[in-house]
Amino acid sequence: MSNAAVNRNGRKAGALAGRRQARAAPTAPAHGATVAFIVERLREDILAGRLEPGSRLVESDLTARFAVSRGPVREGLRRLSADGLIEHRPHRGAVVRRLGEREMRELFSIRIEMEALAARLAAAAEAPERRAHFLASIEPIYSDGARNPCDYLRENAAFHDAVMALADNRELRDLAARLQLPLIMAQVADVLTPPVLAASVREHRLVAEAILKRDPAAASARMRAHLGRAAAVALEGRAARINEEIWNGEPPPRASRARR
Amino acid sequence: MSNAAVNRNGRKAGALAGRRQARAAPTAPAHGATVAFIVERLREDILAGRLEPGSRLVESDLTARFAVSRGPVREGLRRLSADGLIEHRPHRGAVVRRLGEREMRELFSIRIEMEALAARLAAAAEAPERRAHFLASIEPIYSDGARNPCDYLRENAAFHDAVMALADNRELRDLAARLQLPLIMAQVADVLTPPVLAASVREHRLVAEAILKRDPAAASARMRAHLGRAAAVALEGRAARINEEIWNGEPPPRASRARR
DNA sequence: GTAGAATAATTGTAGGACAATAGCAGAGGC
DNA sequence: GCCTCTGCTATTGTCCTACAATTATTCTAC
Repeated sequence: MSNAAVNRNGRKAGALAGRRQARAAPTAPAHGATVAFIVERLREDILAGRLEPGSRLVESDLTARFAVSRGPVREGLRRLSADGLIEHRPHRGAVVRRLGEREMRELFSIRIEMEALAARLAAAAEAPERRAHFLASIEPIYSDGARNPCDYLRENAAFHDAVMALADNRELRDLAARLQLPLIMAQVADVLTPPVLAASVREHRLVAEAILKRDPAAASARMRAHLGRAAAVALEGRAARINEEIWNGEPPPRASRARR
Repeated sequence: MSNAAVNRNGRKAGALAGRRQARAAPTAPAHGATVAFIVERLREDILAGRLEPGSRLVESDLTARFAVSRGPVREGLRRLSADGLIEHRPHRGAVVRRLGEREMRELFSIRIEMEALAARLAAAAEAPERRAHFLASIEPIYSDGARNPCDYLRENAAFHDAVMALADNRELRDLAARLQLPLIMAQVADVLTPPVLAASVREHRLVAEAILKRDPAAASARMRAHLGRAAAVALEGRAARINEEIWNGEPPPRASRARR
């Protein structure tokens, strides 16, 4: 017990916490924010691809990595599971969720409805200050420069979030945040070729135009078209990648990963 | 520690567990199902109105009631919170969620889109065995007898679930299950007058007819109309009840409940 | 009567223990 | 050689206790 690391307030922490904490937890969470801290870190890791689909999330590893006890870790995993980022199997632990084709299709068809609703509500919104804020938030989509995929993903998230904000339906916004479009995007980031990005940006502008013109029907329809095309690209890209994996003779890495 | 109750496998349980367990937990959960057990019980209590909106859910009370430790209780509360049945405030505990008018409107507008999508997908579904199962599941809506509100709520849930099942979109089904229509229904159960019930049953039949005729557009539109009317009734009923409460001079019971 | 301090109630987290289970590896039978 | 069955191991599920942190309440001094 002599090499135990001190976490924040003089409390002892897990075994090999000392060194890893320095890298993994540069700013220790305040009391009451431990779970949120863990969730945020893991979410970033998953969406950034640092944790690949199928990666196992073992509680004892996480207690060591974050220098926290199992309670917050378990709660964090539950929350990620509720958000659909990981899957939980009894006595087997959690693994980063892998989206199959069916799930992608399903999630996209739901997302289309939600975003179309949001676009309709946004176009019908009156509040001038929210409209002004919307206009300011979407400004980047009018930039003419070339975008790299990472820029685009940020711009895309900001655009859709701005629509949600203007729609002013909190429940819808919460729900949409749980629909894992980010996860989908992260898993098919390699289909974001320049022509695809350019088309997407054009579609964003069309949606924005309809919203700004207060045309709910057009806003809804254009959002639908935008996401429908995005879904097609994503599914196609996914299929292509799977083919490639097959060509490489490498079976898709299921739960088969080296133990620690 | 001598009066500690034995829970299931010879493990000791919380202090005053013995007597209360007999009432609250007649069938002890199997290992690995404790959290699910707690969640189910609390969900029933909330939806049946035994736990009114605003009721506090204190961890120590629940550990006593269910004769389990705080771990599962906390995880259960987190799950109910993720499902939107309760609200969590830091260091203040969980309370049964009270749906305001805004939240009801928002939830209904989302629900309308989801159910309309489900109806469309259901109408377009081909699989004969699923269609057969659908037909069997919705059989109760063709009963001509009068319904009491409780019967109706069950029938209604079964109908909408049957549509979801036929639509065969797992993600949509999961998401819809978290949309708290049950909670809404429970909180406005007193608007379910015989004429309202009759109208609702008629609308169910219209939706079913369109689905069985493989008419996605009609199914979607009728589901929209059905839920739109349901939303109006629910919101109206809610307003009426609030008026009544004001007349009784009793301010809506917020978090002000007697401590134990 | 109000500001501020003590107190109580409750949650947040730590940490250690053990039971239960799923998956795996090796022993034994065919 | 292949199959089955049994034990082992890794991991999660749950319990317990203790204490820190925070919020709400009550009490006291002015």
